[in-house]
Amino acid sequence: MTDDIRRNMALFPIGIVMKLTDLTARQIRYYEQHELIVPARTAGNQRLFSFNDVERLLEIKALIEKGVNIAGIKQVMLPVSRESEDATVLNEQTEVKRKELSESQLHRMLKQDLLQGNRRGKVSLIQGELSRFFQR
DNA sequence: ATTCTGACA
DNA sequence: TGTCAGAA
Repeated sequence: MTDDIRRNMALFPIGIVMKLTDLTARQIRYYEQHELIVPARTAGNQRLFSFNDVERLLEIKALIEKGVNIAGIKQVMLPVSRESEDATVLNEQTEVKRKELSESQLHRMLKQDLLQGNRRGKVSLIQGELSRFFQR
């Protein structure tokens, strides 16, 4: 279950998630208000999202584009598990390092997640979506 | 420079 | 949902 820990680690701030999902901060926060996602928080109250959070956001995005509203999405998507809720929050020290997560590092993680994901049923970060980050 | 919450011409 | 203000 080591991989689950990796997927639930709170890693990226909302800015990166915006680029990853093509959703606005407004939308991301709105979905959180409706408990579709429960990102972790830093000591400074900043949201930190995990791979699982990003995946859920992509699923939500797909449904929205299909014309499903929040109420409908709530019925279709299973509520976030407790394990995901208390997502491994980074301690102060790890958090400091996380501050300088470079683009290349991010891409490495995404690529790794894409591979490990397809290597099992879960299909990690919806194929077409994030593929645009490595198209070259 | 980034992100957070609350509010609404 | 966009966008702006005022505060971390």
